[in-house]
Amino acid sequence: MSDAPEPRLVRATAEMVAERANVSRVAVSRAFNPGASLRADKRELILKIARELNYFPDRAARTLVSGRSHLIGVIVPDVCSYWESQEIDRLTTALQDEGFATLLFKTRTDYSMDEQLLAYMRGYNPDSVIAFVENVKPQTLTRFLDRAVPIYIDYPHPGETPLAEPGPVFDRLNILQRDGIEQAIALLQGYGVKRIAYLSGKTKSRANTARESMLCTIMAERGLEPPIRMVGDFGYEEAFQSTIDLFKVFGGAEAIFAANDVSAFGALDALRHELGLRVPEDVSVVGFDDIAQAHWKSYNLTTVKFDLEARVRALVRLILRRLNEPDAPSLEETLTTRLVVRGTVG
Amino acid sequence: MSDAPEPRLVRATAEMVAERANVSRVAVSRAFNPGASLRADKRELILKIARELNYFPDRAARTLVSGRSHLIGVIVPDVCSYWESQEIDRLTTALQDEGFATLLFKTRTDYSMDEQLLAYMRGYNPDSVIAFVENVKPQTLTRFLDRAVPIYIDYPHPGETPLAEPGPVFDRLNILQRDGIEQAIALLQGYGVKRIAYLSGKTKSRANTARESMLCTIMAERGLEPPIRMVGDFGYEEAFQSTIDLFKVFGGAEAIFAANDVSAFGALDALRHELGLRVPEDVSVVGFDDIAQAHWKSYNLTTVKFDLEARVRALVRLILRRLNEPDAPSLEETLTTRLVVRGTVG
DNA sequence: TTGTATGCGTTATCAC
DNA sequence: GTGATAACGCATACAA
Repeated sequence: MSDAPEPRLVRATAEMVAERANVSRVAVSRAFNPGASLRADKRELILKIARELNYFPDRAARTLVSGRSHLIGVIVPDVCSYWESQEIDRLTTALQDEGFATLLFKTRTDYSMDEQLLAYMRGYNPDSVIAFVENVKPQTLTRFLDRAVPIYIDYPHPGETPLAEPGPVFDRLNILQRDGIEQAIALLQGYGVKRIAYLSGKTKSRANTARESMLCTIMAERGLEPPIRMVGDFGYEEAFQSTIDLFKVFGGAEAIFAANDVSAFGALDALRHELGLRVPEDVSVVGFDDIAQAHWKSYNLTTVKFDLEARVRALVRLILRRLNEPDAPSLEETLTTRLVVRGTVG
Repeated sequence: MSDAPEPRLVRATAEMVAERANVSRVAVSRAFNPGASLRADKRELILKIARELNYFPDRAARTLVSGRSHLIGVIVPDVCSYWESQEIDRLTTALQDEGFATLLFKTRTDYSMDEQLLAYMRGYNPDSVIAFVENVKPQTLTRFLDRAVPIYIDYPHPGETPLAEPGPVFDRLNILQRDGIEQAIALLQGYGVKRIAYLSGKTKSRANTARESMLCTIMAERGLEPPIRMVGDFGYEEAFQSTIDLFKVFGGAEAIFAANDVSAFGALDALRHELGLRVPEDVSVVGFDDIAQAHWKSYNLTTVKFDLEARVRALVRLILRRLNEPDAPSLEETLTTRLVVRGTVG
C-alpha cells in the first residue's frame, strides 16, 4: 500500500501513443481526424491506448498547423444581462457539441468596441466572432480578423438601405421584428388603448433604434399617434425612474412598450409600488425578449419573443457553413418574432 | 479613387515585421515580451511597425513553445443562473485586464462533470481551471490537467475534516458562511420568529449542504428547533411549489430561509400571489447571494451577501500566484459573508 | 492504407 | 544587448 500522493499525469504526446501502439506518429494523428483514412482496427487500438495514456491532441499545435483554433469569440458588453447570458449559455452548449469552445470577451460598458480589444482577441485566432454589441460596424471587426468572418446581428427595416455594401464580407443574422410588434399593438388596440409610451433602450444601440422605428411605423399604419418617448438604457433602475417621471411630469400613458423585459420590470414596479397604479387595469405593459423571469408571478409579462433556440441554431449554422466555405459571399439567416400574451395587457 | 473592396488583411508574421525594422525575428519577439532585454528605441520602432502591419503575436505558436495558453477555463452548469453570470462577467473583465481570456464550458444540467468534458477542455491547455460546480472533486479535475492547477470553491465547516488531503495539489477559495447566516438568524429572533423553514438548493451541491448544516448548527446554538426542510433546486419554479406545499400540507412557518436569492423570489411570489400572505407581516424571507434583482422593488429581499468583487479578486490572485509558482503547495484564500437587511424580515 | 519529410509562428537556449 | 538555432506537437503533401 502506497500513500504517496499520486504523481501528476505527464503530458502524453502523439509520439508516446504511437510507440505503445507500434504505429507511426502520423497514424495517431489520423486516428483523431475522422476524415483521414486508417484501418478501422488500427484506429480503435490507437484510441484505446490514447485513453489509457490520457492523451488528447494539443489544440495549440493543431491550430498552428491547420489554421483552425476551434475557438469562437463572443463579445458582450454585459454577461449578466439576462438575455445575453441565456444566449451565451445555449450557444456554448451548441458549440461544444460541434467541437468548439466559447471564448468570452467583454467590451467596456460604454459599448465602445475599442481596437485594443479587437487586436487582443485576434491573437487567439478565433475561427469566428459573434458580436452581440449591435452597434459595432462589421468593418471594424473585419479589419482585425484575418481568417475569421464576423457574424453581425441586424434588425433590417424595410425601406432602409442595408448596411455596408460593398465592403468586406461578413455574415448576418437578420431579426425581423415586425410580426411581434404588430401583434402587440393590435392587442393594445383591441383593449382600446390609444396613448402609448415607448420606454427606450440605450439610444445608440441598433436594437433600440430598430425597435423604435418599427414601432412608429406600425403605429402610424394603424392610425395611432406617435408614441411618447421615455428615456432608458435597457436597465431596471433607469426604467423605474423614467416611469415615475412619465406619470408625475409628463401626463402618463395608457400603455408602456418597453425596449426589453428588464426595462418592463422596472416600469411595472414603478407603476405598482411607487405610483399606486394597477397593471393591467390602469396601465398596460409590454416587454421585449421573453427572458425566463417574464413568467414569474410577480411580473407575468406580456412580451415580444425571440426564439432563442432557433437563434442559436442559426448562429451555429452560419459558423459551420462559413468554415466549410471560407471564401463564400455573405451568408444570411433570418428569424422572426411573435407576441407571448400573459397578464400585463388588458 | 478606387471602389474595389479593401482586401482582407494578410496575416503579418514576426518575420515581416523584422524585415521592415531591419532587426532579427527574435528582436520582434522580445519587443512583445516586457521581460526580455532590448534597447528601448529598438523596441519602440518594432512596436510601431507592428501596429502599422497590424501584427500581433500568434497565441497558438506562443502556447506551443511556452506552455502558457493565457486561457482560463471556467466550467459552469448554467450560465444564466444570475449569480454565476455575474461572476463570469466580473471575472472575464478582471482576467482580460491581466492578459487572459475566459474559456467557457458547460456541464450537463445534472451536474455530472463527465470525463468527456474534462478531456475535451484539457486539449485547449488552459492555464488554470475554475469549477463553479461545487460538487466535483478536485481530484477528478486534476486527473485531466497536466499543467493547470484547478481552483476549488469550498465552504469549510468547523469540525469537518478538510477535503482530500493528502492528494494532488489544488488551490482553494474558502467561503466562511457563518457570519451572514448568524446575523440573519439573530435578526429573525429579534422579531420573535421561532418556526423557521430551510428552502433547500440542489441536494447534492456542496453549497447547499454546507449552507444547511451551518444553519442547523447556528439555530441549535441559539436555542431554536431544527428548521423545517423544504425541497428545492436553487430555481424559481421548485421554490414556488415547495412554498405552497409548506403552507397547504405541512403547517407553514414564520420564516423561510432560502438557499439562494432566486429560490427566495419563488417563495415570495408563492406567499403573496398564491397563498395571500403578507411579507414580512405574516412570513419573513431571507435569501442568499445578493444578486442584482434582490433590491428590485417587487422583492426588496433581505439576504446574505457574498462580496463579488472580493471574490473575483481572490480568484485572480490565486491564478497569478499559481502561475508564478507552478510547484507551490496548495494556495488558499478566504472570504466571509454578511447580511444585507432590506424589507422581507420584520 | 501507410510512413517520411516538411512547415506552422513563436519562445528558449545558447553563443557572441 | 543581440542574433543564430533548436525545439514545441501536430497535420499535410507526397511518395511508397
